[in-house]
Amino acid sequence: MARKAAAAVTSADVARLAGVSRATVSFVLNNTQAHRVSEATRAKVLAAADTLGYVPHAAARSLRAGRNNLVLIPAAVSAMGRLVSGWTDDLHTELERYGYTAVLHAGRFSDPGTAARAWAELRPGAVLALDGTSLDGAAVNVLRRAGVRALMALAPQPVEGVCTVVFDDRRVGVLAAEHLVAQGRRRIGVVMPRERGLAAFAEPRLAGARSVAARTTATVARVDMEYTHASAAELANGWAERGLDGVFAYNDEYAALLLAVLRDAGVGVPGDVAVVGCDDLVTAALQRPALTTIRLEVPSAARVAAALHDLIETGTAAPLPAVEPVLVRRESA
Amino acid sequence: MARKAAAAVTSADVARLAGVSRATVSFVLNNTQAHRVSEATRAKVLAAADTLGYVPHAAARSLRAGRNNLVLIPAAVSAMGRLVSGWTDDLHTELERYGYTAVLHAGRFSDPGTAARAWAELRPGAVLALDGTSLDGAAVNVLRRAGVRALMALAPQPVEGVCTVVFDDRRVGVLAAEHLVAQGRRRIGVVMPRERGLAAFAEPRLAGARSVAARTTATVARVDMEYTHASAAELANGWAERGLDGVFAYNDEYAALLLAVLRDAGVGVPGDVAVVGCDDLVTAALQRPALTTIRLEVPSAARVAAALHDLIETGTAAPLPAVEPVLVRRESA
DNA sequence: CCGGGTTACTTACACGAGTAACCAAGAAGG
DNA sequence: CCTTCTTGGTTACTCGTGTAAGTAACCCGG
Repeated sequence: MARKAAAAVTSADVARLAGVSRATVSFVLNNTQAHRVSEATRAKVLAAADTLGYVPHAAARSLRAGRNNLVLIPAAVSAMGRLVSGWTDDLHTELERYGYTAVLHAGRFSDPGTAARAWAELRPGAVLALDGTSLDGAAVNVLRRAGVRALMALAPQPVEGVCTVVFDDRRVGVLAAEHLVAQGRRRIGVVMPRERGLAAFAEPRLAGARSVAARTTATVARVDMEYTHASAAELANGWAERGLDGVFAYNDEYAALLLAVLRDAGVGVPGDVAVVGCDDLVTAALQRPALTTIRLEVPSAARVAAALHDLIETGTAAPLPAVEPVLVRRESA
Repeated sequence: MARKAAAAVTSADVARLAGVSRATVSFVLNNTQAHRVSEATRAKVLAAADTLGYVPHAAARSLRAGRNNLVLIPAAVSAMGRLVSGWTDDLHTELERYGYTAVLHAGRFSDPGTAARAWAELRPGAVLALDGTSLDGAAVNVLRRAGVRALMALAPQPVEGVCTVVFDDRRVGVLAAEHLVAQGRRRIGVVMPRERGLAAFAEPRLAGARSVAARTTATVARVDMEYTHASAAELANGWAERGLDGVFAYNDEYAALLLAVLRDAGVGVPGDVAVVGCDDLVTAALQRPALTTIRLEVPSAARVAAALHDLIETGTAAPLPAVEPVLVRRESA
């Protein structure tokens, strides 16, 4: 049908219809306190804006103002567990309360520099990275130079110029491995998802587990796996050869998959092999055997939103508590 | 640390450093074919842009051009199942191939009109709604008037002025109910998630199931449930009173939760009650009993991206195939 | 020495909105 | 009557970018 793109309605159109100047329209629609407008013309303007269906042009506005109310969250949706995705939605509403518009961008760029430049083009007020890697020094430079006021990240350690919520994936690996070792396990496997985008979380966890092995008599083996039935089944069928007696399964979803195929392959859990997951999803407690897992205590969305607001407005914010991993012991390990 | 926000670098800065006019900078950086620039100055400009770390200002650019390369996808992240979230990520990369920047916006607005206006402010080139309700007639009007060129939606039936991928949630309910009835079940429960944002999908499914009941001897009861262990367990404990012999569980995740609590409560599946899920997740086949579910064949992300591109450029696009629900029969029903 | 063509670059304006500075008219005060 | 203040509006400039139109320099044929 492609009706000819009727030129979008601007504040000039509203002004013409209301019979006033464009400035007056702006004063009315923004409730500018510094200028008095008679009740009569105010009504005329509002009526005109309404009948024309006027919507301000965010680009024009932010060009003039030199800032906008965008908060950019670079993150692949499919890489978020249930935990994080719920948290992200909450953050959206919290930020809206402050007048910000949060947007997610899931773009996968080959080059991290390209990614940073793409984000910088939007000139968001803030960038909040949910993985530890995408906000590296170079990216920080690009974003700062583009005038982004607030940078925040979940990262294993503070980055210069970035307000970090410390989240040490390494600690997660340490915690899992320590528990397995404490249960008397010595040959520990760490499941590494093949799905792209997850390596950033998985690698440090593996490293953490390795560090535990280094100071005990245990060994750690890397176990690659895809989140498909076929890949998991193949893994389970060759299980005996690996000779593992403990596994840290990246997260509860991979753990659930693993439990299912191990059961089908006749491998006993926790008898033959102990399994630890991560995230403490609703379903973790309902697995049989009930899944031992690691819960992550993330600072509330409201708190993070407040910190972002402070960061944008004043340039500093009260430090946020770290993400604390806590082992939840059940039956599987 | 709050280093004083060093004014962002503009193309004028680049021009000054390179000793040329701003226009020349623009010609070089955009590879404008219509204008010839000597190799020497081209190099100077590129060098200057590089040392300054220049990044164009998307707002200014789109203001001038009258259009931008944004594709807005309004959708709550937590409401997406694994199926859709993977698809969304793919769509991001496909759209990037055409030069578009896709962004997700998860804002929950009380008023749908407010939502449409918030999207319109960004003046995206396209809006792709993943639920059937958010792009209603009013929203279409607002967006069209704001100059949004392409509107696309997954919706139960074509909406005037919107390129729809027909996805009839009602059909899903019909399919599930028909299967249960064919298995001899007569008292069917439909699990309705209490989580906000899911009603848009759940209600039509319930309606579909009801329509099947209306033309058979079966009855359909609404079963509200939250995605928590507590809520599910409460449901399972009072199961006998409900007297249901078949359940359609909204999706595979709710189904998995339900299977677990029913098992704990000693209710036999499929003996006492047959259970049907939806989405055909990886874990569905691994439940015990293996979950009978409904798979949704969604048009490929590449295809949708191409259609969006056509829609933005030419105003029309070849119609996309509908999302086809297919029953995958396993053990649970 | 002049008109015509190229090449390489610049000047000037437009996009849509916000806002400082200005201005006309009427009221109040002397 | 002349100043000063208030009220209610307007004009003019700005943000950073793209691009149409203009121009200066040079070469060439006649």
